[in-house]
Parts: sequence; structure tokens; C-alpha cells
Amino acid sequence: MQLDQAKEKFIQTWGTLGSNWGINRTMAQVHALLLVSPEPLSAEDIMEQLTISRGNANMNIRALIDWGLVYKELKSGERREFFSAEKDMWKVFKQIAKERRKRELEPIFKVLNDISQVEGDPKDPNYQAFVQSIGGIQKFAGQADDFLSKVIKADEHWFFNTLLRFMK
Amino acid sequence: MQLDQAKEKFIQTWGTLGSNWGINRTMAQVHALLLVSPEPLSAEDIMEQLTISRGNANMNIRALIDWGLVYKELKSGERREFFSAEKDMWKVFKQIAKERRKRELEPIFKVLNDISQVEGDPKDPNYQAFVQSIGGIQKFAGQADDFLSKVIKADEHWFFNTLLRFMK
DNA sequence: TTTTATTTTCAATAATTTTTGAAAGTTTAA
DNA sequence: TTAAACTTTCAAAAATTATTGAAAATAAAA
Repeated sequence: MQLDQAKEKFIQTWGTLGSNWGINRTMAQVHALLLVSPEPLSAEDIMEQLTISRGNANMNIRALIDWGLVYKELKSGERREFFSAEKDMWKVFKQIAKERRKRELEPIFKVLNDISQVEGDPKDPNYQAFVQSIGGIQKFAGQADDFLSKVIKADEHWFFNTLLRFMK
Repeated sequence: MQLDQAKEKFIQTWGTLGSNWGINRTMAQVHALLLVSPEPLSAEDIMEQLTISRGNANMNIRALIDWGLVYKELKSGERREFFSAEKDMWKVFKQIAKERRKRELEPIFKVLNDISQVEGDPKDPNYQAFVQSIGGIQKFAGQADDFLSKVIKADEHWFFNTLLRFMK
């Protein structure tokens, strides 16, 4: 396979992967493109290589920067902005975990907490099932959150070597 | 808060959560409804409670069954089918991990393997960046897969107690 | 300043995904 | 058998989400 084909296939695959996980396809494609580019690219470069509009490129680049997955680079003597992606997959993973934790887990805790205050007849099976189910979810979410907070701080070598070995 | 409101809020929240993770909103809502129902529900019940059409209910129930998150229950003397959800969150989590691993990780390995065979000039920085980036992703994906395969087999108590303690 | 280069915004449009509902299919009971 | 109860399918419609492109905003250079 030639480089161009391989690049194209990677960008498409990464885009599909993203959309399976609730991430806009183009955003994932921009990320993929930056992942395999040796040098930072300008908005123009990205527009051309992915054949997308200026507005689309801009929005998705900004979103990637918000997620902490892409960095803005300033080249001296150059007026326009250049962008590069974090290529260390462990860092990418931790950054996504961190952001999703903040953006999603936190709001869910709030809702779970609110609805677990539900009032009702303790003899009503609907009430019982509700309280029990929400309780189970709360407990799980709390444990998952503890685990995540540790993963976010962990070092890759420790995580995959030490931990994986411990897990037998 | 009253039970009906709490239920409604839970169903909406679970639906939003699902769509953030690439799962159709209605599918997540059906799952939520079954999670908080003490008794299995019929398709008719689900249609009414979520005010969705028969076709929509049917499709999403089937999808949940495919994911192994919902079970079909047969009541003797009843002709229609009833459905119930797995309420143990650890099992739910493991089931989702198992399915996504099969549906997504496996195809990605295949693509990564194909494109890592790319031919090119070892002096070309584009080629170097590509090979290196894909290599890093492959390595990470392999380790993540090993980890996942262990999680899928793990017991909840062991995972959260023993492991969480070990992670300090 | 004013001009020029570049980035951002956002209403309109396009593309995609989801939902509906009626018809076809299936299964059980009479 | 035939009829009734229930489930599945799928083309059309609706809803949602993403994209465009041109105008407005911003920033640097002249």
C-alpha cells in the first residue's frame, strides 16, 4: 500500500471510530490528519487535505483545542496559526478521560443525587425498583469515578506493566 | 420529587448519556425504562410509556437484546413477549465492553495492521511520521485490549476493592 | 491611520439519522 | 384449516446534526 492510500484509510477509519463514540466525524478526521503529519498544519492545509470548508475546519479545530487534543503553534515570521496533535496515545486517552469525566460524569452525579431523593410509598414495587436501581447506578458511578481519577494520574508504564501484571 | 418525575428525569438523562456515547437516544431510554421497572414490560407498555411508535419500539428492543442488555421473558399463559433489563451495573458495563471490543476494536486492529504495511521512502518525514504514529496507536490498542479482556473476566468486588486499593 | 491577511460567526442548506405507521409476516388457538 | 394476536419490515416523513460560504470581526503590516 502507498502512503497516500494508507493515510486516507487511516483518516476514514479514525472518523468512523469517532462517530461510533459520539464525536463528529470531521473532528475525528482533523485529529487523524494531524496525528500523521510530521509538521503542524494551517487551517488552509486542513481544508485542502480533507476538502472541507473554512467554517467547518475552524469549528472542528477549535473543538479539538477545547478537548486538549490539539495545540496551536505559532511560527515566527508567520501570521497564520498552525496546529499539531498530541501523538502520545496514553496522553490522548487520559485527556479524553479527563474531559469526559468533567463534562459527563459530574452532571450525571448531580441528576442521580437529585432523583435519589424521590419520595414515595416504600411498599410500592415501582418505588422499590426505582430506588434500588438508582442506588446501584450511583454506587457503580462512584467507583468508576474513583478508578478514573486514578487512571488520569497514572503513568503509562505503571498502568500497563505493573497493573496488567497484577491483574494476572 | 415524586416518583413519576424522578423516573422521567432518569429516562431523559440516560437518553442523553447514550447519545453522547454514540447510542441512539430512544434505545437508551428503553433501557432506562426497563432498568427502573419492577416487572418485565411488553412492547405495548414501552410504546405507551415512552410515547413512541410500534416500529421504533420494536427496533430498539431488538437492538438492546443484540447488545445483551435486555432479556426476553416468556410468561406462561401469555402470548406476547415481555422484556427486562439487566440491573447489575457491573454486568451491564462488562457486557458493553465485550460487545464494543468485538464490534469496534477487532475491525480497527485489522485496519491498523493493513496500513502499517505501508511502503515508502524511510527518509520521507511524512512516511516516518505515519509509521511512528500508527505504531504508537497499535501498541496502545494492544495494551488496551489486554486490559479490557481482563476486565471483562473480572469480578466486581475484586476489581473495585482489590484493584482500587492496589492503585492507591 | 488604512490596508491586507486571517479567523470567527451564523443563517441557510445539505446530509444523515431517527421515527412513523401501515402492510406483510409469523405464531398460536380455535 | 381460519382467525386473531402479535411481531417485523421498510419506504416515506420528520427531526436532528453537520456543512457551507459569505459577511463580520480581529489582528498585523504598511
